[in-house]
Amino acid sequence: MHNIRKPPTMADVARRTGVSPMTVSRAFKRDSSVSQETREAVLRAAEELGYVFDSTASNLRSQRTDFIAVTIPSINNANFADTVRALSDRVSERGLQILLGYTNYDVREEERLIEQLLRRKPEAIVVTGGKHTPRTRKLLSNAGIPVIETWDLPEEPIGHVVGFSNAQAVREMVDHFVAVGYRKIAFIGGDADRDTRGADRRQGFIAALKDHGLDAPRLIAAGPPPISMREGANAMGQLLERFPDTEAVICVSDLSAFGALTECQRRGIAVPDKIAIGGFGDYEIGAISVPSLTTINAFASEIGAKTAELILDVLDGKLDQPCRVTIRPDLILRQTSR
Amino acid sequence: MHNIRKPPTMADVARRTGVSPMTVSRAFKRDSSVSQETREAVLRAAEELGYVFDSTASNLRSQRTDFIAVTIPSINNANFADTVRALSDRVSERGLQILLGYTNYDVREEERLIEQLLRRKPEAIVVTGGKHTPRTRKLLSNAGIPVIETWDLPEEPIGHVVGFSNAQAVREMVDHFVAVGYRKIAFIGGDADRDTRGADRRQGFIAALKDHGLDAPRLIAAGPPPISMREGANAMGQLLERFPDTEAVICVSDLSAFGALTECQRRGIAVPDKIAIGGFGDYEIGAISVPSLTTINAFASEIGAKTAELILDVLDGKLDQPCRVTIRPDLILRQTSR
DNA sequence: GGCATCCATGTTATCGTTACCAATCCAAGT
DNA sequence: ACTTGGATTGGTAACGATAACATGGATGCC
Repeated sequence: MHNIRKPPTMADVARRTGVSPMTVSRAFKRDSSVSQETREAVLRAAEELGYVFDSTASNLRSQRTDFIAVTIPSINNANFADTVRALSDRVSERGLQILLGYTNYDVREEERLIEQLLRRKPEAIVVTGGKHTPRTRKLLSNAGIPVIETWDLPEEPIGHVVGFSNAQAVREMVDHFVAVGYRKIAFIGGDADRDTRGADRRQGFIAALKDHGLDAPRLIAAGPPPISMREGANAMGQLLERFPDTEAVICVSDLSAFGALTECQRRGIAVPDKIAIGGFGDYEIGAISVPSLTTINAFASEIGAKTAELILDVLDGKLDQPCRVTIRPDLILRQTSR
Repeated sequence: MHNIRKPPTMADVARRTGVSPMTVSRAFKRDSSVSQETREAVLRAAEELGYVFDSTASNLRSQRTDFIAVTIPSINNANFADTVRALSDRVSERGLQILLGYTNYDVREEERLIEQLLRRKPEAIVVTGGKHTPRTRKLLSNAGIPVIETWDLPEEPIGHVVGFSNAQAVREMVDHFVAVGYRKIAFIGGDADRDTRGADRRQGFIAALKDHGLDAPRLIAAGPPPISMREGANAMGQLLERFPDTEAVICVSDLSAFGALTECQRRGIAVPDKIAIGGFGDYEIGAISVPSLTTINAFASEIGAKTAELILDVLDGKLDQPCRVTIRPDLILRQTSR
């Protein structure tokens, strides 16, 4: 009747079952040595009492939280969501739980976030990108847990890496575009120096054009990352006005590419006949739009799955030195380009 | 030199600063009474030692985790992502952190997930949807923390509610479609009994047609939820073959609606002249596609923001009885319908 | 001057679980 | 019969922070 009483603890369950708290503790673990009947009796008593296992105490005493901390730039991005889902699916089989935070494409925010996440004592930490503030690098290095950088191939990794070169991926699209005859090629991306992957893609674009003996004056900055479909459409409007003779445009993501495509449709500009469009990320929209989008598949799910395998191997002690897993993005040619 | 040593604790910081551990603890809190110079000295010593605050100990002793547990059906859905983002932004200002899990549109999975989340002792728990297993209801009721059901208006809420009626929202679209003259109206959704919000929308659709004296034989089940763009396209293909005289179709989400639209484009079927299309959720794709999508704005971000306010009020003791916040979805008429 | 008040800091015990070690019991091996 | 060993269970202390209470000194007010 008096519900003011505190929630039951293992001691309460132990008393009710007629065993020691230690045995209750064991009954709640997977592989510990309790007899089948004892375990069942304990779990029954726990259910009757409405006992809920208290992770906070367990975490402190065992020095294990079973958290895997993950930072992504935005929670609202299908690519990163795919990575997180694959990662989560795999590690949750082993009883590990994702502790997710987002940085809003800002390395300062990332620093703040990572500091906060590390206080929770995760078993490992996965970060998106390979560019960080010096303090972030220090925090991660000293954390004493596996660190995995993803979606990038940093020159000086902090720990492990599962990623690819954003610059190289765009370069391959440029190479293809040049090979099929496009010369006046533009790039639509976000404002520089914020989304580091986007900046890498833009630099890859510029470098690739240069290698083909081409200039790269057609760079449209569409605002602070991430660039939405609408911003992609606006950017395409700008591009068409400033550089009406543009033959092809590469966008920092499929979302902006699709926006750009719709702007062409609204203006009655034929794609790819008048202008070709390339995206990045192989979002579902690109596969299904009419016309479908030429893009680059960065294998987001695979990044998550391989990161999970890496983490499990490290935690199992099967891997004791930093490891670099390289993903090879795939150029997917569809209807918005030759 | 010997890095094998254990990570520093507050006691180490205290020793180095020349104060008691209690003072160190206070220095790490926001509003506690420590002199400015003491706080700075403590933080400096902590930085020098590479001390990282240990939440696990704090959580146990203070019986506070500053976690807000949140369950969503899928991490890869822009609507739920918007809700979580708004929620997260608001509560993180107060030092609260989201602990996110996804149910994969399955109430059994939801039960498993919620049990796991409750073990972490969150300050409050936010669940998506108002349909749960009996055990889930019991777990939530007994958890002793605020429970908020969202994206639905359950008849018997467990605690607080921030949501809307999915059935009613679709009904309004049907009403409009009938008012402007459509009679042969179809519905594209997922297989029944899994995505409960999708099922509510389908039932609202059927009930609304019935109220207008119309039958509802044109129901296309496109597979297990969530329905992707491609599945929407496939469903539209089926619909066009089985019911070629259909005048309008309402889709369970904008994603399937866009897929359906592209299928029409591939088949050269004029939208909305030959067939009208309505979606749900006001995703960005619907605003920017050509033609743009008639849809329903469910105010995903507002759900998150209001949920956050609710949680903060309850935690501040400003609210001591269950509260129901009703969102009123908005019908947005665009180019895919009259 | 005396006493209340406030601010900054210290002391002690504790949150609930589990690591570690010990003990018991029964079966099997010598 | 006696040791050995595995399986199951129990006792005790500890994880690292902080709630609760206590203390000393400065300040303010009549």
